Amino acid sequence: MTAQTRGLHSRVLESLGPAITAGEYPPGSVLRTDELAKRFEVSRSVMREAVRVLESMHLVSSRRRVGVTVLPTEEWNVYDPQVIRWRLAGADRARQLRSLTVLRSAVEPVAAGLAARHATAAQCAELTECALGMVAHSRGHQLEGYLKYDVAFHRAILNASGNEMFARLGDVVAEVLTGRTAHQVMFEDPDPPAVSLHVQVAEAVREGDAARAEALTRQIALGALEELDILAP
Amino acid sequence: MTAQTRGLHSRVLESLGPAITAGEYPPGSVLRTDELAKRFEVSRSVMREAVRVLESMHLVSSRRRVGVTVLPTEEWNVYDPQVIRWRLAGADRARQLRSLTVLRSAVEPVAAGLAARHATAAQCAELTECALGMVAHSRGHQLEGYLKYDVAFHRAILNASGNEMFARLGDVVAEVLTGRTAHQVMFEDPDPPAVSLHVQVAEAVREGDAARAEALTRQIALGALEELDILAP
DNA sequence: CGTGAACAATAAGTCAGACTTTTATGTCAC
DNA sequence: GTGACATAAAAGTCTGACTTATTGTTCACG
Repeated sequence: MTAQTRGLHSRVLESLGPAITAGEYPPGSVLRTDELAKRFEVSRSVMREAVRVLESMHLVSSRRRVGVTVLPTEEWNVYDPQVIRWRLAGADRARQLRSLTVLRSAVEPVAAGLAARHATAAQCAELTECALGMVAHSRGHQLEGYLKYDVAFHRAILNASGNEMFARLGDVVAEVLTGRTAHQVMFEDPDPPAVSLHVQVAEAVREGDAARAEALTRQIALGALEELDILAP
Repeated sequence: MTAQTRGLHSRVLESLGPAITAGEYPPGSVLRTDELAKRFEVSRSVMREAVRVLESMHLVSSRRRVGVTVLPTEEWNVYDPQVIRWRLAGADRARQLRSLTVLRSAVEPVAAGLAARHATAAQCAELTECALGMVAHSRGHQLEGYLKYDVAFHRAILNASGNEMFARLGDVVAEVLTGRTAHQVMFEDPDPPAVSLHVQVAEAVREGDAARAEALTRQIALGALEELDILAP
């Protein structure tokens, strides 16, 4: 969950990265490596390595005689897990959560359909276990336990899809679900129909019914979108 | 399209990155910075910066007293545009194209639905223009021109969706479409029905018919999946 | 014979300083 | 105003010395 803070260079990154993604340095701002090195009290070598990493994320662009220029948002590698973490920790957390939820709503149904085709017996078992865990924690304010199984369920679906790109969205989904529980209106127990949908998805996958798994997951996704009021014009 | 080769450090990266993603150094392989620096005939500082970037992509992990260890595929930042390019240039190009096509098939229909809700007049105009360009180049072996408009069309859809995560997949889609035309069985002119679907999507978006735009785009996506035989058990 | 604590070897990490190269900008002649 | 040219500023590169964490070995002791 938390970032690796190994190395002096990482500490600089964990300070400068969030500052940039938070918009503290508006696009077009120019920084100088020497000045940054002095500010963070590190050598130029360390600072240069940090800048190189930021450059590989397309957050900044380093050019001779100019300096380190902050790039506009459209250039950023918004799929970089570190960038996602930094943005979720920053000011436009809400915007980011909405954006990621839309992505989820697109990907997860298709992933569920693929899972129904490709899931192994072990993966089906895990899926069922997660769904049952959700049911068991769906009443009596056991939100923490519920969340754990919810995250595991969606991770399992993405992994069982057999698609590498989908599987790698597991962390993103986990982040969104956690953020939803923590920040959103999740004082109450989850809606029984929503829980039931998860159980049915597990069933559909186990039976190899791709169309049903996809449709049911689309229902779940719709619920997530509605929670954030993403649909009204 | 092509990578920025500015800087000695980038040249090293463009050589070592593809080698790793191609599996020349199997997961668990250990490299030493000094040795690499000697091999590429650069100073340690330059080599260190390159390694830092590879580390930020989670291709390798650098640890004291151990060296630079190549990480397993599951750890890689597979959404990093540079990693995608490297893998598309390597041996498992086919696998990668299939994987990305599945991602497309999940994302684009939803993006089209959102575009129907949010597209501006200018975006609708561009979309229509692209569709007409496709029609104009759909006969008489004008594959190059057709591809240009095809890429522009899908880019426009993703941009018009108003979702940042979708918009940033424009380059990926462009890569997949280009790869499809270059490598796949695209000697013949594109199927008239496929071309027609694009025109209808543009129409649906213009009319604000989200459901129809989504359904039509799902048809297009289905075609792309069928081309690569992704559906048979 | 196993266990653990001290130790040595190793490779990354850090720093400082000197030098090179690119390139934006200002200057001057025409 | 336009071009060529000089200037300076910042990143880029290299080198060497030093620090630190970590692994693996060795050796003493139970």
